[in-house]
Amino acid sequence: MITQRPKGTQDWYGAQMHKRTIIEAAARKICKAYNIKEIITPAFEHTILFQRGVGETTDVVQKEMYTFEDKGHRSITLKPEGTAGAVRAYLENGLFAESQPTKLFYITQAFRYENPQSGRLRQHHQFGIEFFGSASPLAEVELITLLTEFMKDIGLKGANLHINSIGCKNCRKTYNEALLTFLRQHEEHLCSTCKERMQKNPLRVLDCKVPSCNEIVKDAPRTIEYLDDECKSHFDELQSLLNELGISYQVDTGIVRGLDYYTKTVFEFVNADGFTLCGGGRYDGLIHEIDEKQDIPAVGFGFGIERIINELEAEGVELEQEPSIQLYVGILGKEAKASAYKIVHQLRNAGVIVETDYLDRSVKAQMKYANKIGAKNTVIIGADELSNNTARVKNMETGEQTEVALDKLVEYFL
RNA sequence: GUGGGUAUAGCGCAGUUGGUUAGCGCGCCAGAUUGUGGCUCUGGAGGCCGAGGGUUCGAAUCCCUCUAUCCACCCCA
Repeated sequence: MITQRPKGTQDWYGAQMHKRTIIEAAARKICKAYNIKEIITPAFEHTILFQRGVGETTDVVQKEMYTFEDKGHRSITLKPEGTAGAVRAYLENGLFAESQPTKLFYITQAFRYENPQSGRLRQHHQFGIEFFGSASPLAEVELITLLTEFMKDIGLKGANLHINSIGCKNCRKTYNEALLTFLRQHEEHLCSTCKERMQKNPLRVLDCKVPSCNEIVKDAPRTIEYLDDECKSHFDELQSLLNELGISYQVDTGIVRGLDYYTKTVFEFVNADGFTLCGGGRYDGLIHEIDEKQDIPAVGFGFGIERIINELEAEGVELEQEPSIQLYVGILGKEAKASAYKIVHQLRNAGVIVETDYLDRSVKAQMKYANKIGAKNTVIIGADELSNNTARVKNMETGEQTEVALDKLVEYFL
């Protein structure tokens, strides 16, 4: 038990860690080009932030939060997603008072008490962006183009963009009534979960995969049929911008997000199996919900890092290798240890990737080890080499050996 | 919360109808003429057979309970 990690968590090391490093580097690189600044917010916040931000009726808040009371009797929650914390930081630090827009990105862990399975953990990681201060669909377009480029950079090809509009609060009100009226007429033929959904979040019925529900839902009213003029023109403009930019997408009136804060645009990038890799949308009401003095439009998305890794593996994408070890310095004899290590130190200071012996192994064992760790070259340093100030550098691929003066080793590798 | 699969060495697995000291591959360590890798050969270390209880002369193997893990549903990244 003591050597076992908690359910739904993961240790990052080796090949997986390397993949994650590459993904995060690609995320930081593209955000730089888009002038999006990194933000790191705390791993935990006051519980009320998520209750208000994510929404009291959502599954995330109702049954998935890691909530506890700290020693000062405050209710604290480990962040279940990235948006609420970023919004809080935006408000608390007065970033809204600077010239708008404000574009922030984060790479963060997120915690949800769920039953783990493929692509779902209790601690997972997200790359997310929050774009504050623009009501224009160009903000959505910016996130979507960035995501498209990001996926291209890391080699993902299988994700498709699905978009929808769920309207603003006003449109949603009239729509919900229409939908409920429709659903009540067919209630007896719906599956049991859909009957529950009707009570909790009728929108989600549209997403049901049960064939009989699907059949009924085909004729159900759609959010896009109930958009008011403003929401409709917003969605139209978004589509025409995407068309002009040559970004392919499909309108999917079934996508509805499970977080309460979304308004107007919602979008997802979905893989070939219909699995969501990335989800996001507009949330024009959230900032006002958290701070009633402010009323600022915003758009954002969250991209699951573990899901990216799964998808890379599923698509068979080869990522860049870790840099190889340029030189293995073998040490022969106790007397040579300090002098040899000094050379190792000098090489490393010059930026050469060097490995050496820490186990007092035989030359043969050291050579085997050098081979195993993929060292490009080896050199053995012992009493002879030190007294002659010369050693033989062996190219491990060709087996050729070259005489090099010890004080010229750094130059040899630059 | 619901349903299904799995649990034997560091990793991946085998273990026949219950029968002595539980195996295989990879990996790890060492050696094959003394200071040079890869290939090959030889040797070695390493398992309370997930935990607890039961049946039996005898359990990795049969039964029960628990735990972990994987997959699916709900929901989401």
